Amino acid sequence: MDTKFHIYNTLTRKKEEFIPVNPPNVGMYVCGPTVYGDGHLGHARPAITFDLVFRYLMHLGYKVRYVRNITDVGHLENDADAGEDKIAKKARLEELEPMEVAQHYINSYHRNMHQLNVLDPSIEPQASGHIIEQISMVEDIVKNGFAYESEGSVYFDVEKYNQAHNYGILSGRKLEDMISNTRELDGQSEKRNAADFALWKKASPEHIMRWPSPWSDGFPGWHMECSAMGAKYLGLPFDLHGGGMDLKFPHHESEIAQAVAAKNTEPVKYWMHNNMVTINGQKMGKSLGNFITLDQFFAGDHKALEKAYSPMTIRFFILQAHYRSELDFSNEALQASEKGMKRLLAAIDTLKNLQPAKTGDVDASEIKTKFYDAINDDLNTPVLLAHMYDGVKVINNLRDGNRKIDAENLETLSSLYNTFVFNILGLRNDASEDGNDDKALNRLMEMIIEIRKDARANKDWATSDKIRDSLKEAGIQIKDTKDGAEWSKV
RNA sequence: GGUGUCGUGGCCGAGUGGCUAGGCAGUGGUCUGCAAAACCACGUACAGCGGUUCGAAUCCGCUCGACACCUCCA
Repeated sequence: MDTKFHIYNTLTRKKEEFIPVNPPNVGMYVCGPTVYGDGHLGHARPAITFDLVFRYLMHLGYKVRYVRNITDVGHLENDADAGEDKIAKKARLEELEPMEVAQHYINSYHRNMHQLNVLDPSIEPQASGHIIEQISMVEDIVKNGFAYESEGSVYFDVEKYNQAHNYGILSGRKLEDMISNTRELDGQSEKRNAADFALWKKASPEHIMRWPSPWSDGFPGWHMECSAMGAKYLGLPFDLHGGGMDLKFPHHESEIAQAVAAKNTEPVKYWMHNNMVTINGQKMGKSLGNFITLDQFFAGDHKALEKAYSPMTIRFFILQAHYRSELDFSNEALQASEKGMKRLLAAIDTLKNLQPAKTGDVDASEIKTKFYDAINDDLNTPVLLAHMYDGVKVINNLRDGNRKIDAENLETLSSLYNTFVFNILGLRNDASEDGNDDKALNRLMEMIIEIRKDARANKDWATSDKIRDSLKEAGIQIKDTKDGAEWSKV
């Protein structure tokens, strides 16, 4: 491989070669879910995108510590009210402990992630378990003069910070514009400036999630947890911070400001942001009636869905677009992906059964170079898949005897496809896993195919077709190749 | 209004200053008892209008439109 791994750094707005701060160790932090609702596509995209980053960095030989947090304190419902957060609200409405609400959705998030074949992170810290660290970091910021206390709450002094540093370095915003564009909101009298954000918030009497602090019984501001937990588990500066583009401002911008204000260091070397997901060209929202959870996708249980889509179809579909492009879900597009993925996976099965020739005309190292060039170019999975499909043609031609391959190239090609498809892209061949490994079923199918073969030899097409049609109803497809019949689960 | 990202063939989706990815769908063909699968062949698309250039879909400007964030919802 002669190309180096390059990623697009939001901070510099260009592609940069990835060079870790302390090789061979890599620290990466990704904003995880706020656990107060079922998992949906908006959760799947960043999870899969950064799962790919995680997998590829490990493939390159790095020792990766991947931290993905769980936000179980909840973001403020809005800036104007006294500060009830989303989880507390849900808990109050359902008469549950906030931690019951959080645990319920943590469990369902984990289940969805495993279905999507997303690897577990190395550490999955919860905000509620790191209140002490967050308070300590707020104290540092206060001590350094970039925050002030007001009515039991603590606010980050954005204007003062901006005089010494640059608030807007990540998002490209200018403080003057932000101030001039801010409308008047109620309950902001505690802040000196509308752009200031809460580091610690005093809890109103009805707020059930609260912790003691030097300032008040309350809860941490919504950017604090990532700053505190990233610093604790990865040290500053660490290599990679990821998340959705919607988090760029104000969340990530404020994380940078907090780290600089508290520790006087830029916290992160490379910032990566995945783009958003739309459904039929519209953004997904509960109010728009196109809000589809992952469970609904997997079960086909939503009026907008023509059928169920397997977790692997969703994963493959997400990988078919570049992570920085907007991605639009539609039944048509999903079904196209499903078929395409099946063809790719079928070719890998074919690859297993290929026999090498003494000499051949297939150069596997050429294909290998193309694969690595694509993924090294800011994880260009659509181009990678395009090259994979070129290889699928080669594989099918080998099977049909139109081309020959020698043993060495066959070995290279085979390990290349298995590595990329299963280890790096993280796809799973559901059909062969729960189907072809079943010994009893295999024996049974051998027998049925033998019977059908006899029928065909006798030109008993009625029996032959009956077997084929019945099996199809049972979810098994027969393909008559010139080397005999093959079967697979549909 | 501000900031950012975009507008590519029927659908999805890469990419590049001249050699015109890929998937799905479609058409014709090969194979087959039929079917499926597979293979072969076929589509000169790049929002609009100007400009730069020998040459632009790719660079610049303007116009129109979309999406995200700043404000809800995730």
